[in-house]
Amino acid sequence: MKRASRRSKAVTIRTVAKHAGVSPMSVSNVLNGRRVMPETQAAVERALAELDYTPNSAARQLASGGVTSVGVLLHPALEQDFLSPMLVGVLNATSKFGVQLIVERASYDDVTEAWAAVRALTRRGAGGVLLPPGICEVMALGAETARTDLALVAFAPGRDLPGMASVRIDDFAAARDMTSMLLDQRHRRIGFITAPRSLGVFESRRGGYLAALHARGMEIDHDLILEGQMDFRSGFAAAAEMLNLANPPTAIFASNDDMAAGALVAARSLGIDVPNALSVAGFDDTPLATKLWPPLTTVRFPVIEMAELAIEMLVEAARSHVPPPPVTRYLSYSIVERASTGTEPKASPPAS
Amino acid sequence: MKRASRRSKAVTIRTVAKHAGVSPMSVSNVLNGRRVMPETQAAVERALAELDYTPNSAARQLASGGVTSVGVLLHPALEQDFLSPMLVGVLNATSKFGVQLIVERASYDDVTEAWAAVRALTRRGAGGVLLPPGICEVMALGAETARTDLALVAFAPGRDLPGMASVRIDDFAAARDMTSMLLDQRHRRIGFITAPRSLGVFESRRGGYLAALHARGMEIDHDLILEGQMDFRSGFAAAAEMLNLANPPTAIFASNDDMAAGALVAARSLGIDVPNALSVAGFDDTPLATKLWPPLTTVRFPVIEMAELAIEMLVEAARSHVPPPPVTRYLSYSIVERASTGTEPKASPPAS
DNA sequence: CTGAAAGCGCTTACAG
DNA sequence: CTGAAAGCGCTTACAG
Repeated sequence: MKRASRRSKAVTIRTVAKHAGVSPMSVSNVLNGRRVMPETQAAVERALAELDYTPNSAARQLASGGVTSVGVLLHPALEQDFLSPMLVGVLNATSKFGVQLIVERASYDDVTEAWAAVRALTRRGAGGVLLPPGICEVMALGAETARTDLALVAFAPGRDLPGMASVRIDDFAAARDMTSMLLDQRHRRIGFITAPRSLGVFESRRGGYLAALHARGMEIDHDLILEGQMDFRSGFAAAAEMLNLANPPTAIFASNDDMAAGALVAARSLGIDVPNALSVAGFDDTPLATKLWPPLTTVRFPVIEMAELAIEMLVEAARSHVPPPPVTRYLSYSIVERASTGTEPKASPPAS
Repeated sequence: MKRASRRSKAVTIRTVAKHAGVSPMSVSNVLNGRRVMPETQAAVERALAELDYTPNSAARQLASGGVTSVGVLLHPALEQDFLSPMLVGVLNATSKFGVQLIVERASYDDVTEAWAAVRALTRRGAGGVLLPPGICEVMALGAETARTDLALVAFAPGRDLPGMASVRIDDFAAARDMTSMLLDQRHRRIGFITAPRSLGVFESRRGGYLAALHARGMEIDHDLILEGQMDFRSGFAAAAEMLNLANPPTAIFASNDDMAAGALVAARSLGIDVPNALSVAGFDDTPLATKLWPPLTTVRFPVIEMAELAIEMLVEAARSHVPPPPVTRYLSYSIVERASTGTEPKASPPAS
């Protein structure tokens, strides 16, 4: 009974074939984009549409022996702002390729744990694994990476990862462009809050800031470069320190949005109006950027597209049984101008 | 060659059966938890472990004719804070049940578009669809809901949805408990920032606040109840208005974290110290709550567990071909106390 | 270019 | 409780 009912509603490749007056093979050929005669093509396509046929992906995978799943490593704390768009991109791609997504949690500090999670993923059938930022940088260092014949792709590492396929933006160029934009707005004293030295983005983002200043022949004032911890609090502290300088900055560019938000609130606490007396810019375009007032000028990653590309690389590698070539694929970032930045104030800031 | 290599590494149910000296059927029975003789069980389990066998889920699904996918509707703007943990919970469950997750984007305002997305999902093979907050409330109103025999589960609607299966927390009780906690901390003037009237949570959260005050026989001061728009800005504005009152509140409870964050910053702008001169509490435990300083006391949803449960309901309904019973499953919330709240200030606030 | 055959790895009835 | 048989819906070689 149950079986009968199930069967009654199944539109299979066979149903379509009969409807179109061809063999199931021809339907399969059309479905998979192989060359068929025009009239066959037309008949099949009509039947497909009329019957509202959907291929059974389970059958497809079983028959083709193809990759059935890819894995993603997740941080247990789930703190990362880009996680939702990353997962959305991942799901877009897994939906598209008809592969199952399996997830495993692993702490980012513990490489051993991360490798155990990767192995668990492969044991569960993952043909490849996506490595989020943080963990990918640590894992790229390990000797195991070279040995493995597993398909691994690093997502948004903070720097180039020799020997590992990765998808990222050019952090250096983005930071350089943001700094140039502030210079174009006539700011001449631009504070910079770096990432902690341990992160891959420390060097690339700070380097971009320095490069923009160098390009204009400007001197570096080391009082205007402070190290942050990527959180609101350290951004607040660094900004407060800079703003209390005898010769304070008219703009502050932070290595991420959380620190920029801290700078914004620090300015407000000191009675400094943003953007009229101080411009503030961040990096990452996290949800926080538009939650504050004024909303933050920041650097946007094409997170969804990056994740889609990464999964595509993974699926392709897994299907061909050859690990992805260890190259970095750069996707383009954009500078998002919002109300937190503007022309350098006419009235010079207090003090000095 | 390729085929051979693929085959060489496949550990199938047949391999296991030979290794254990039983038939494939017995292996299948053990795998599916059916009764077998103890010695058969033991032999199979040993073989399973020694061979590190993983079932091929594609084959499994094909053979059992089971549900192969469930769908999730996503808002194109992806703004929602709970999206990552929701997706993580969804993925935990889909991984566990071996079903494919497919996603479709649909605007939350447009019911027609939402229904089209649901149909697209089912056409692509989804046996059921998870409806996120916002859209589920709107869709529950439509006549189509009653007509459909599709498995639908509402995730975290702001209020009870008659006729639709849903998973949520008791917003009313949570708001009541938070308010009671503030009362226990000796606050006697507690401001409340509501959600906009159009949202399901407007009534439930405000109701909880009022109930807590009533329970202590306290009078309601309508100057302390202001409507917000769920964003930072409206929280800022509402808090600023209350704090400029002749008799300002010593605590402000906002219907979500974004508005609580706005209240926090408003207080700081006015030179009011949090928590020493003002306590601030939010709702939702979004990432923002711990990014600010002081971090926000708030109400936490078990988002991951809720999503897992919702997918479980969906899979079960789809597999049994009977829509999920239209009941609300409540999961327990918790009040997370952080540094933004504390005992009522000894020194009375300024003014009055 | 097309189709009949075999098989992907598992499960569902059905005999024993 | 156990196993031989058939089949899930598709694709891969292989003849025509």
